[in-house]
Amino acid sequence: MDDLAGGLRPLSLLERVAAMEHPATLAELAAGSDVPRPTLHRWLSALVGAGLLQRSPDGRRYEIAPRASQLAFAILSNQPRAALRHDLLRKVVEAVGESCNLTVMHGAEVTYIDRVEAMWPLRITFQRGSRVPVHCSASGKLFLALMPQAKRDAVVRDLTFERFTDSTLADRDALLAEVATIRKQKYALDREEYLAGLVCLAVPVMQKIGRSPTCVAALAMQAPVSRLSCDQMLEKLPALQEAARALAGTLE
Amino acid sequence: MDDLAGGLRPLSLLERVAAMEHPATLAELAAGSDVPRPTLHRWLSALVGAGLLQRSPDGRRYEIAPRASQLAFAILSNQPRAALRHDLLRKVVEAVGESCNLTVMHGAEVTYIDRVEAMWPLRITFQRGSRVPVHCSASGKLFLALMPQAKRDAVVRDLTFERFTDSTLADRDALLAEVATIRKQKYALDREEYLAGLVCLAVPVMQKIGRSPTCVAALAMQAPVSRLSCDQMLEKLPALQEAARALAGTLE
DNA sequence: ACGAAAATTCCGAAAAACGGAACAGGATGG
DNA sequence: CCATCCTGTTCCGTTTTTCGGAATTTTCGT
Repeated sequence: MDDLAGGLRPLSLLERVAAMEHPATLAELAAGSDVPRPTLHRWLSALVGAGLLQRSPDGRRYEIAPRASQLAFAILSNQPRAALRHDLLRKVVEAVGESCNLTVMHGAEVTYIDRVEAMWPLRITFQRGSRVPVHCSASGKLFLALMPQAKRDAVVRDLTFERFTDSTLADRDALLAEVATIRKQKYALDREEYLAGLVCLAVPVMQKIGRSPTCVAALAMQAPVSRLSCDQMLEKLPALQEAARALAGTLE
Repeated sequence: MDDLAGGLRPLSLLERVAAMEHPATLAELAAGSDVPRPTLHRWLSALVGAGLLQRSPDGRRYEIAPRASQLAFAILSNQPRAALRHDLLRKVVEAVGESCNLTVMHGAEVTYIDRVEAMWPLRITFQRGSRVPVHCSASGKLFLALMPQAKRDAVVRDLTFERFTDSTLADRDALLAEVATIRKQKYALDREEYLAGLVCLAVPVMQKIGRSPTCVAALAMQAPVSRLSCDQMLEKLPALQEAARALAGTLE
């Protein structure tokens, strides 16, 4: 696990903080490893100085800083590996016959990492940065369903529930009820909740972070409801789930 | 850009490789910086050894390796609390129509931990991490007002009361008098006390520490006095206070 | 096969990381 | 309210890396 050598050893701390559910205190980090406290303190200070971590407002904890998010996006959009993912995405688009996209959650929104259009010959439209609110997208609801409850509460508490269509979930209760169902089903639907006429089916891409499996990304298929009803879409579920497993494999 | 210090300096290479369209050769990386080749080679080897980079199939170039992708997903799926705070800040800026910032007190100064600019052509650009003396900012006076008396005395005793404008509070008595008022009002104003032409309204972000509620951060709105008088600013008080309540949730 | 450019290895000097011990400061419990 | 404990921070002599110019090997273009 901590096979980082030399000057990069502080990076193991970044990994551990990223794997934690709550921002960590120095003491918590000290408890989980045999690194002496002064060394830990020095490493954390270095990471803070580098802008990768920052102290939480109360000054006692360490949390992921913007520069780390930037780095993460840069890594994800980098070639060879992004190309691998893009190929897998293309294959699943071919298999299901509809456009697909890959998303991650960022703040209270869902960000597109990659997307392949069904009707077009392959074109690498990196809509990196396209963002959709979490309450009206299949991916977003899926992330909410699969994240630890504490985080979900923190996100849901501050949502504004902007309406986009007649079907957009209108309030906290409706969202939480659907999220409960989604958690059991392991997939999420968007029934024209963001764009009228557009339906969407999302499945999770799981990865072990720390010791527990986490939904790190979502693979979603979207189609005009005129071409595919929600029931018809569900027929594609196995294909999507297999593709999601393959995508998870590219992270090994 | 390359403000990474000490043992983390090799990380700048990871950032640069991630930012490149194509996998990089050592020579390309050498051309873009003044790091000697042997050092570059050593750093790259360290990153490869850590599993963050790998050599491309032709053995000549360096590209992102699986562990870096894992790290990236871990960072993004650990939704930074900072992102939630930033979202909330964006919303309150939208609501009040002026720039807002979030500050904490650090020593005898106030530090900006986040900031969102309003969409006005005329605006003052502060940046994250900027620090302002406690006696001439709305946030600072607010912190002083809401902290335990013993601590306030300790801080005030050592203040130097540097003057920035004609309105800057000039001495201990003036400051303590205003602080007494602020403690009752639960909000603080800065009437051009730091920058001429700039007024500011701050409200507390409260959080229970131990058993007593503490002002752990301040949410402040600032505007050119030419656009908003102090009275007009006070109309935004309820919006700010509600946002402050929401922000308290993101501070755990 | 030859020359040029890139990549890699060497190694002594220089710099930094290391971590035990001591210290500070706030929370906790009596 | 004060004593106590626990967390976080600083100190500093020792140890361990890192640094990078020069030399050496490998690769590539012609």
